[in-house]
Amino acid sequence: METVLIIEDDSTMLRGLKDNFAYAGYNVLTAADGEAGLNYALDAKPDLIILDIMLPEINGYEICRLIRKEKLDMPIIMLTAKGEESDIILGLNLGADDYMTKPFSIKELLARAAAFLRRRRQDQQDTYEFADFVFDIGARRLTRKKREIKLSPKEYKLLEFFVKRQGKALTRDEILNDVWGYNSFAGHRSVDRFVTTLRSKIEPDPHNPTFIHTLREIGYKFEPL
Amino acid sequence: METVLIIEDDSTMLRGLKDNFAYAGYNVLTAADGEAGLNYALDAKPDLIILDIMLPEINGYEICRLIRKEKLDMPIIMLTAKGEESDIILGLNLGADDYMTKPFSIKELLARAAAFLRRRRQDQQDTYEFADFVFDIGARRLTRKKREIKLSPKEYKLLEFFVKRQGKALTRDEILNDVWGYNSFAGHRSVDRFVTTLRSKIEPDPHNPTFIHTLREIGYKFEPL
DNA sequence: CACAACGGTAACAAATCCGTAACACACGCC
DNA sequence: GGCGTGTGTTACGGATTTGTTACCGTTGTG
Repeated sequence: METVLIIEDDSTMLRGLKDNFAYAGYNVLTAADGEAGLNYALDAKPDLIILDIMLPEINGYEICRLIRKEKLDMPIIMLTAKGEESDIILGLNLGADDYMTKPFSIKELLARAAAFLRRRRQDQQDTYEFADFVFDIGARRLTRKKREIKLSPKEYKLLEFFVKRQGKALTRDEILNDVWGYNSFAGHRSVDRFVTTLRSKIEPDPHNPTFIHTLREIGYKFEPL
Repeated sequence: METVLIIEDDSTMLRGLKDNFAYAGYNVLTAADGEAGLNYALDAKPDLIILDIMLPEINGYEICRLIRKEKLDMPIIMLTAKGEESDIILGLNLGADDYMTKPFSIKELLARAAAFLRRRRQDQQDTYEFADFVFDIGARRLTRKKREIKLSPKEYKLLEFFVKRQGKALTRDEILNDVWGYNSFAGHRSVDRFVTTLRSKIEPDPHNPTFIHTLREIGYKFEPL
């Protein structure tokens, strides 16, 4: 189920949004101030964020900027009472994807949200194939020539991160952030250790890696073919 | 350059949109009716489509539906004179990504368009090409005629610095600052040594450098071509 | 031409980095 | 509790990388 995070300080509005999104079949997280909202965003990695601009503590623009700074790319729809053109453009330039002015139609908001999530679903495949492997993310299954290869939860998340970013250079920090979580205390060498075990399970010759390549001083890079 | 297709039958409006998008640096295609618009969309595969709803022949909803039916997934922003909630929702459900009601701010439209294209651009990494080399920063890879050339971390950073400042005279101090870091203790001659090894890897004839030129008493200069 | 300054480069020692085995701990299960 | 599994840290060893030095050719200058 897709998760929507709603960050809004007006409790009446928040309740209304929450009920509507829940009724539409989403898993809903809510936050009443910027601090909490930002933490939820970084921690739970929702699929979509509804973000009010006028918030206590940190304002919506700042939250948007910080989320993008962390390289999180879920769609963000901003809400505001102001209808100023300059505000809208500022929001969009900071990395928001859409902008609605209060009062707005809740149905339209739901439709826009659905449009973003539909697009997102298109992009994310759930099975990847490389060499004679089939990696089914939805079913949490890795097979090689029909034979299943068992992976521990962390190995699974690591491989998932690798295949989703195949061909890209990944730093240990990026890996730690995505696979271990931004608030984990794990050290850099833990990445190496899990790469070793992953290699031992999928590489024909772990000493001459075919898929997971080491990038000295940087991290790793996954390449199929 | 990114291509935008504008489908709009009102010639004044079309002209205005075309000029603004062209001025913003896009390659612009225009169509005055649905038939032509659909053909352009299927043929030229633009990166973004601005689509008016009220069109002769085929209306905008139909075009949107047909485009999605062909599995083309570029973002579509719909324009309409009607502000009916039900129209907006219909449009979004048919596969449009955004919807603006006339009269709208052209600046806001540009900002929304930019937001969609920015998302798309995130995925494609920056690469530099010179002679028969391809230097892919995202994948951290240098290739010459499809064959990979291995670079040590420092060689990589040095080449990255050169490529990003191509055509500019670079002093050893600038190079040391950027590649080694401001708090490094490395001496000036270290730069020379790494230039030598870089040359040995990328210059056809290291004694007569094509790319990395020595500037006596100054430093070096990288020039492609 | 002699000389000095400069850059190219081979050689080497030191530093760094990574693969991996070993260990410690936490947790769930019987 | 005892056992097996999963996870994070540490330490060792080997491989690679890096900074320096020395030597030498080149260039510019008087």
